[in-house]
Amino acid sequence: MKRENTTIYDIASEVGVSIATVSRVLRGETNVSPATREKVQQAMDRFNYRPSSIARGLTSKITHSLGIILPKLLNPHYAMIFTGAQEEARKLGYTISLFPWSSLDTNAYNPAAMLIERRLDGLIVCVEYLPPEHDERVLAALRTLREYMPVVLIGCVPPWYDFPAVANNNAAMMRSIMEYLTKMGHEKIAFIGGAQEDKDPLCRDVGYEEGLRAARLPYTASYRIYGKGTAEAGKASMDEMLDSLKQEYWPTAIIALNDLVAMGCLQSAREHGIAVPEQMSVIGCDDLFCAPYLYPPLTSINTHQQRVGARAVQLLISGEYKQETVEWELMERASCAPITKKREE
Amino acid sequence: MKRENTTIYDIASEVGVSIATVSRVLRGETNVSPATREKVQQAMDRFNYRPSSIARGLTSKITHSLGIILPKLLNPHYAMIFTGAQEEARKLGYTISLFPWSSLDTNAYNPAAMLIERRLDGLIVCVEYLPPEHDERVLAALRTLREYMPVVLIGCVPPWYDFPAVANNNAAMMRSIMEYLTKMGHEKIAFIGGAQEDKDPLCRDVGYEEGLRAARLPYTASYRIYGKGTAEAGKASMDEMLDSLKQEYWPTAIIALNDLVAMGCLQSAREHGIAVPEQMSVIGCDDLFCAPYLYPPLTSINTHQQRVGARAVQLLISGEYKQETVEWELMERASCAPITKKREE
DNA sequence: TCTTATAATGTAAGCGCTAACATAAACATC
DNA sequence: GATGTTTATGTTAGCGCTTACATTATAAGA
Repeated sequence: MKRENTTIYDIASEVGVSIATVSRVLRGETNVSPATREKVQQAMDRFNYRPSSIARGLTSKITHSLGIILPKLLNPHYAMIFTGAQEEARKLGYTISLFPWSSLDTNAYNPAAMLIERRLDGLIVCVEYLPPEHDERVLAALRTLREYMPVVLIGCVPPWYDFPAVANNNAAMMRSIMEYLTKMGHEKIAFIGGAQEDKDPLCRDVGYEEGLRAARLPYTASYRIYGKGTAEAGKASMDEMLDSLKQEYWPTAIIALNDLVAMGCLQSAREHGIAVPEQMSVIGCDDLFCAPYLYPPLTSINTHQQRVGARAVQLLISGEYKQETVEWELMERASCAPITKKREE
Repeated sequence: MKRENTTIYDIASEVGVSIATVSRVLRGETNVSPATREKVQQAMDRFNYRPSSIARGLTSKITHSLGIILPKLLNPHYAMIFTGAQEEARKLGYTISLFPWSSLDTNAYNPAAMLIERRLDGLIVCVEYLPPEHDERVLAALRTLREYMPVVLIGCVPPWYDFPAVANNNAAMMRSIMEYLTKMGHEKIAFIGGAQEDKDPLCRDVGYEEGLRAARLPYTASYRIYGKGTAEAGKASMDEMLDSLKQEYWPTAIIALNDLVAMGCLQSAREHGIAVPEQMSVIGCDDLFCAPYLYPPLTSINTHQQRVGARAVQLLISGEYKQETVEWELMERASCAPITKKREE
């Protein structure tokens, strides 16, 4: 193992040129005579020469490596973001590595030692579902990190964060779903959301409320539930809502924060003997791979998270300062139906 | 942005010692007087000094970065492996980055240029579900890579691969599932498997056949299906099997290669009007997060993929040469039931 | 007190590249 | 043919560390 790596010197002495010339063909500079270039190229091939990205990074200050901070990859939502980012990074010749949330949430003057030591060329941070109490500390950590490397944010980015960012327009998305449901005749529509109250004006619950207003429907506190954004939490929230409400007040449609929550809702509905979509429509968000295989197949919104990840990488590398939005797509499946069906029964 | 990074020289001149001494406290060497160590430490804190892992890597030849090659992260099975590996790597002070399968499957003398240029300290390669025709080329690529860095394999590793490895004992796992099902009275048990025929003696289908023999059940070719290991493929395989068989020959139990396939089977059963588990039991493998939320909740095997990933990292870093196995756990849920139920109807 | 082992620190040579600068060769220009 | 330009190549000083080796200060042994 670990054969002695050939260096730029080996190539240079083999061809009989200086290392600068070898470096020039390595970097694709134009001011090298075709003949020399060819000879160097061939020697490189012959020796199976691979320049050390470490050494290149040390001198050029460009490491061609990026970082991404995500809550957890086990949630397919984040796996999609990561995949999108990874593929784009690779295309552009970059390597990307994952850092956990804890990298940000550190004490005092030690934010993300590892992050800084790596001399990354850029960092993507997903700030979705930020617990409000952490908000300030996280923002401070982000500002510190920015002194060392460009930072692009993704997810549910509050507008007062002065960072380039790419996200879905969650509010608009939710408004359009509300329209979808109200057009189907639904009037009792519940929203089973994420952790935070209303600190974040970009979040999905805002669109829910706007949709309510647009349809001239009353806001009903017991239809707006907060949870943890997981399947377990979704089920618990739904259980609690159903159990605390008389059956006649049960909503006829549920908007789940994401597909995970929707899975929990479906389960809860099943256990309460509620037929979906006949008695109750359920709509999720993110369009996870399993959505079509749930029972009933879950109507969901494809939020193109891979594109979010890819775009973030592009912004990072191009250095543009933008706050961008990625489009979404409604995936109609069997879990939503017009209200009329219900009346027939 | 990009404040000028403080270097070992800054610290040295601040404290009034040589850079060697600073380097010594950086590396935690013991032969430094407590007084000097303290002074250096404080200067480092004061300057918020972070050593450049790039420079350290260049001299020490240890980059503290690993690579992992996985088919695709969107499949939660691989996301679990990655997560396990990532967390373990981080604990040990390593960074890990993902490389796509295409890194291996390259032409001639250019296997994974990026992989080698990065001067990784080690590489994990997941060789699961290897299409047989690629087998040789992949093995060759692995052997080449091994000249540059330690390699540990995970997944379904053929025994003739002379690499350290960690995997599930798929054959034993399947045998035990077969026992589980036969004890429930099932005799017509189908296996909906992965892509390859029988090239790999460790794979799950081997256990299936052994289980058949152990229970003195006949081998029925039409019960052993090959597919692509995805939900779509699972559904297609199952559809095909059911449609080609008279109803009386329909299996009473299905073993799916993984939960993805099982999801497809569940769907297919539903469309064929088969009640699960009353008329047909279905068992998956991998225990994905969505398994409990399928209908019916899917009985599956938790194969502890995170542990697989973590163990692989440990082997890589410790340098041990071992071929290890990770235990599994049956997660009983509602999709499997004794055959007796069926007769009652 | 003088050696000799030991602990603490310093010196300097790389690691494998990049990049600024210097030089040499080739070509125009008048 | 002398001079200025352009093009191709060489020289060299880092980048920010580690590490072998040298040196000095300190303690121990005779």
